[in-house]
Amino acid sequence: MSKVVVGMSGGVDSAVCAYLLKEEGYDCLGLTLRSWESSDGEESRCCEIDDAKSIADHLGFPFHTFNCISEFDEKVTKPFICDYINGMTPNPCIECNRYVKWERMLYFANIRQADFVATGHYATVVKLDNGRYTVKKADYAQKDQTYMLYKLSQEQLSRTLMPLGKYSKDEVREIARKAGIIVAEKPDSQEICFVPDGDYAGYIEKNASDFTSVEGNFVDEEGNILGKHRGIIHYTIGQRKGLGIVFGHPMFVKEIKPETNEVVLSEDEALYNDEIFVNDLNFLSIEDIKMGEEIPAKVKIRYRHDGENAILMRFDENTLRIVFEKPVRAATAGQSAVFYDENECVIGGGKIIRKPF
RNA sequence: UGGGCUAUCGCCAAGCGGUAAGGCACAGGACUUUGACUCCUGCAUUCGCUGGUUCGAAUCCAGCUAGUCCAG
Repeated sequence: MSKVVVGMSGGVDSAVCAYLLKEEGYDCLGLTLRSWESSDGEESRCCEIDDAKSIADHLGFPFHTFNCISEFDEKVTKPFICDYINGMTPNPCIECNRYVKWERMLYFANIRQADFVATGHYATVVKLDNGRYTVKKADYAQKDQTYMLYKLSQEQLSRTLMPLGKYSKDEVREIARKAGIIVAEKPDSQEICFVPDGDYAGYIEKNASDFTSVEGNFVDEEGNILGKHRGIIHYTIGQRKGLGIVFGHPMFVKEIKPETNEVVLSEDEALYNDEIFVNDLNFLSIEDIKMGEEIPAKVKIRYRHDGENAILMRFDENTLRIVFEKPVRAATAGQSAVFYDENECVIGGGKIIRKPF
């Protein structure tokens, strides 16, 4: 009987994940990572852990917690703050998955001599004919979470089970109800986990050592000053709300310039681009893209994006150039671009950079 | 201190005697394992002030106040 460490968040998805594996005959071991502490006495986290423990008890397998606050801080929180200060908009969940969740779950799995780790992500792990592992989009597209998983390593994927890829959220809740799982009706999580109130800018200001948000100028595309902004960490590309500046028509953030502390505003039409550059690459279904190769793919430039047809090309040793069939709106530095093949499997991904020059 | 013009929500702006459009901004919500975008809802019992005409005025009249242009 295979032994599996199930990552449990205290929510329905991971609970059903555990339930399904248990039903399949796996020897389950529940694990909740304690990755951050909230400033107000971590009450919410305790509730999550209590829920996770109750679920494990209910399903009848051992439950453990694992403290990885320092790793989380090092790999997720600090880079998150750093990115914002540098005018980028990070995807903390992606970093967390590879460097904290999977890293720590597998570490724990090794200690407990478990074969696999499992999570309640809506995605399916696939082993390809070329021997490589990748993730395939969930059947229920609206919930697909492959975007957040492209950074995982081959080693990590080879030992990962994701049983929820073929279920819809409704089905998962239904399974949970039938299985008597207490959190069946628990609302989906949202926001950045370590910023429960959603005020990420406030979080940065509180937690960034030797950094103070400085006011600067809103400028137009020609550099003319339009008004004052509250500090670049408050903005992201494509943003409309919260500018507090009036033109009679909607205005959006086109560019963030950390070097001059300026935020460039433009109309919506100016936000489209048919070419982006990405680095910090990770490949799943293929080993690499070599200079001169042109790989067709559907590319998502943010979590909630349908994806756009594009051609992937090597630009230099660390960078890929991506040319879209149709321009994409508000490609944002720091966000990940994830590439999918015609079978909806992840080819790989990387982080969008401002400019390669 | 002569003449003209204008004063409507935070900003812009319809309205032209019949009982306050719209846009932007803002707020709340939906959506969402990132930030955005998007969508929905809300947002002037009141039209610079004071009187007058009228069944009825933001809309007409008078005075005042403020801004603006021209002339000085």
